[in-house]
Amino acid sequence: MTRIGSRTTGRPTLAEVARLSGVSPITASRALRGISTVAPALVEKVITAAASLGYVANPAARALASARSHSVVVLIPSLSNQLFIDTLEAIHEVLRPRGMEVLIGNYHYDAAEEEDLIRNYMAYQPCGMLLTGFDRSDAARQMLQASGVPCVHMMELGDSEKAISVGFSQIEAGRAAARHLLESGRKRLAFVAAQLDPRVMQRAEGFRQVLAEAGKSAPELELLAPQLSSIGLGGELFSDLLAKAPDVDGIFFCNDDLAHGALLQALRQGVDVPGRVAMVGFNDLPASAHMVPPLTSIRTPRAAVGRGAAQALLALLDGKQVAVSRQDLGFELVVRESSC
Amino acid sequence: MTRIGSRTTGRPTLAEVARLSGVSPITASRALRGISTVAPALVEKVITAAASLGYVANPAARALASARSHSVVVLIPSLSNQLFIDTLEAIHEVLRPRGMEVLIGNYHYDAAEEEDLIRNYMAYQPCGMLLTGFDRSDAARQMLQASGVPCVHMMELGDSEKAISVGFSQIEAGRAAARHLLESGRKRLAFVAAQLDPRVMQRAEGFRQVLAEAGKSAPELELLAPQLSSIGLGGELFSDLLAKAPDVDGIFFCNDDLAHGALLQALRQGVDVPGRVAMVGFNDLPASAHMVPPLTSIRTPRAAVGRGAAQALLALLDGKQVAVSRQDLGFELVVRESSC
DNA sequence: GGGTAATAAGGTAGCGCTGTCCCAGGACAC
DNA sequence: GTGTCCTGGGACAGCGCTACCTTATTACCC
Repeated sequence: MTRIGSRTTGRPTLAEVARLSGVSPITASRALRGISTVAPALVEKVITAAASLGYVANPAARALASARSHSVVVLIPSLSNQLFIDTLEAIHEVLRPRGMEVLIGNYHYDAAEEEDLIRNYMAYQPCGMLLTGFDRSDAARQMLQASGVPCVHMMELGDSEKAISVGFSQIEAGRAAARHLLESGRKRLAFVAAQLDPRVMQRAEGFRQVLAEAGKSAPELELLAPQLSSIGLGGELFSDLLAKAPDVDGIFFCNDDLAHGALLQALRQGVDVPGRVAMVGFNDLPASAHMVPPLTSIRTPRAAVGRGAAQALLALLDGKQVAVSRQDLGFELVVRESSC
Repeated sequence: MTRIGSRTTGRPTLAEVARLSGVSPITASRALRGISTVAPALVEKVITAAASLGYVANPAARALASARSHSVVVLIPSLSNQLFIDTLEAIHEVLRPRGMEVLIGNYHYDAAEEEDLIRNYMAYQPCGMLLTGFDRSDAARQMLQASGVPCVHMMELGDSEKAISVGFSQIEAGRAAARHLLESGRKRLAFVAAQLDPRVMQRAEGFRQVLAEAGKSAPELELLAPQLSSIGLGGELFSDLLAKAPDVDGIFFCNDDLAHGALLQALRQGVDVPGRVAMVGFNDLPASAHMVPPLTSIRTPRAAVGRGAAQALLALLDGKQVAVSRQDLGFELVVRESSC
């Protein structure tokens, strides 16, 4: 029966566990939370009693009494990107076994929406937050600061010692792509991007640096589309680029979706890849290895970032000082046929 | 400063809102919850006061006092499948504006894990649950039943009047694929599947029915791989199938990932699609329209299912009897070059 | 052996809301 | 004018936990 209107939950409470194990509720609470001042014999008794009753602590009561929940808020700019799915999954894997609840906020690459999410999620008194990158509104930054909720930043590396970050250097990734294309003999290099978030722009920056160093800067070969990235858009941008600059012989795409679209478009148009133009993607999504030809891409440690960020947060909560405030997990250029 | 150890949250409380607006806390509570027994003038005063203080209700206190939270638990079998991402996103879109929190549980196509998730999430006293399909352990079913939490089932259609479902007929989808391939003149039809969840098996069933009705049953042309589906696997299964049964001239893949892998493999092997063999996918992921050749696929109303399920749940919570307990949102066969 | 210091357990009192009574006062019928 | 309803608003208590303080009990030193 639905107990609508009832004030009790019908579930076993801490008091019942305490009664069954012959201790006071506080001792039971401490035993279940693993607080060391309880005698091992009692701890065992309490745990047995809890198990036999099927007791699960009421998170609402817990949060109310301690002014701190066991929720971790994760803010990501997009769900439709496979990238963040892998990260989320890894975060769950680390936090759930530790009894943490994961609240996901998708702000659709919109600073105002992120701010709003932060304001709302603060009401849940989260015990920690995992944020994507460092780029956010001043108001958002202030709310985070004022709340005192521990934060870990994902995907980028911060410059300050205070902000904890787990990720890799987006600039270096851009540099690696450019270097690889130059080393394989390409001379007219293009950068094609959509969804111009800060990380994309950092990769662009790295790419530009290497071109400049090699005396091969070509700002006219940069295609920066503000709209959401997609396979279809990748095909269009590729066609546009080739029409505009037929001498292009190497392209770095800001993500694999665009690159996949371009590869398929090249197939349709009969453009030889890598013969006429080499392509490099970013993220190394599962499909990249199976494209025709297989796509060279920069493999990003998406799952590792999620795991690392979650673990760093747990360490913060345990009061340990996090050893490295800037955890660089690197990336890997996976060279395949599309760029040889 | 982190207020570790403090018992209060430092955030404005209902009592402060009440004081500022000159009413009692209960009246303030009622006003903010939109309970009609409060005079309009007072309601406005309370809302103004709340806004000026930046008051956001403490969900933990709320859940504790009413023995019911504002969380909705969504259980899905996989996150790595784009399919469920679209559904989740739509659910969020409907529930967040109504002040509901969405808790996501991914059970990785594992019944025991789903059961575990249900047990744990019950502690949050969710006000509703959105479930994927009907296939779950008896223990899980019993917990759901006993808890009295309103449930809506997604993706499949139930047979009972009591279980509320929003989805489409998986069997009909399988039938549609088979019918289309037969109508375009194909004679030796294969079914290729991985990740054999109940919905995949229902599509298989529909596919078989039509073949049987046309006297074209070919059980030897069914490839059922239990492992997780992926692009790579699609390619492998396609090669295997072609080697084993060179006379196959039409294939229905249980999802687009497999079909994409097969299309790419066909390109590599120089197998003419649709000349030698026609292909039909399922889900119509964004990439399908851009494949070479473009992939015929069955477009599933993923977002609509999420929206519909969330709205049905809201209706249930408002005490409205849901008009249709079985909401069939249909599907659409999108015919493209791969099957013509 | 008495004093101090640690240690283990419990008592008490909320955390911030809302369900459940209850009461005041106006509308209405007789 | 009295009784009955209804309606808007408030008092009260308690949801199930944990922070804080207090009290027993032991350990250990000089």
